[in-house]
Amino acid sequence: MPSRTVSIKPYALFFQALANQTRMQVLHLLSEKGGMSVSEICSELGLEQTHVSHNLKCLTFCGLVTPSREGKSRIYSINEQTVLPLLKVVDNHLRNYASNLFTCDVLER
Amino acid sequence: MPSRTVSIKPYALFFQALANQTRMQVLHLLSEKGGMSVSEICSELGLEQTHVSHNLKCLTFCGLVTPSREGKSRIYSINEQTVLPLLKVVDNHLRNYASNLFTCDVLER
DNA sequence: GATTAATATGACACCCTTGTCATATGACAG
DNA sequence: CTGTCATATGACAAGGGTGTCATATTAATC
Repeated sequence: MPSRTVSIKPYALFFQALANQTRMQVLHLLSEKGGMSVSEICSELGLEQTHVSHNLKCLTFCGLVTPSREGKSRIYSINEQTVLPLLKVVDNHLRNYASNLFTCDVLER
Repeated sequence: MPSRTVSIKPYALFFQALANQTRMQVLHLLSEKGGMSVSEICSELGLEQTHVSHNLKCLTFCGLVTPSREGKSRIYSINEQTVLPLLKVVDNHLRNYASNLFTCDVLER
């Protein structure tokens, strides 16, 4: 029987927010270029506005980005305190322990 | 048009491996109790062997755990260098920026 | 307040991941 | 080398996430 059940679901939900190419693209972009409006993100990544907005909502919900009004636009910025160290750990991991992930489309199981 | 396309897919794949309750349970368990066999993990978490094996394969593929033979069993251990700092960052994030994830079943979007 | 620009929301179909069932492989004992 | 324990693999149905289409909201300008 489960001994000491830490609440696991929030962890899985958090990582689910990151388990998507579009959202990862947005995070990488914002971590490089700083705050950007939705339309700027769209043109930079070549994606539809609706698509980007949906994913920004998801990232916002998880506290990974924060919007701020600026006229008609909304400027989205990453949560640097989380995203930067996170990407650093993953960068290192991909290089050292998971280089196979660079040459596959789907996870094995 | 996309300016400087870092390879994004491996990041999303990596996080996909973590975006699952079963796999997160396993990682948490192993990070607390150290190396364990498949059957030990099963009885500790109350899960079926097949289910656990599938998810261990996925974690192994991503370099998050490593198996080693011990008689008929296989002992799985976490990659401490990645998993521990990762969980630390996420712990902190959930507490400070995403407490809403503790009281929801699905990501908003 | 009507118009337009910028973004958000809702709904839906497709696809992929998930857990389960059935079965295969591997290792040790006798 | 046969039987049994431990784990892995393959296949498949069900459920959930994804992108897209249509539409709503919000803010600024005239």
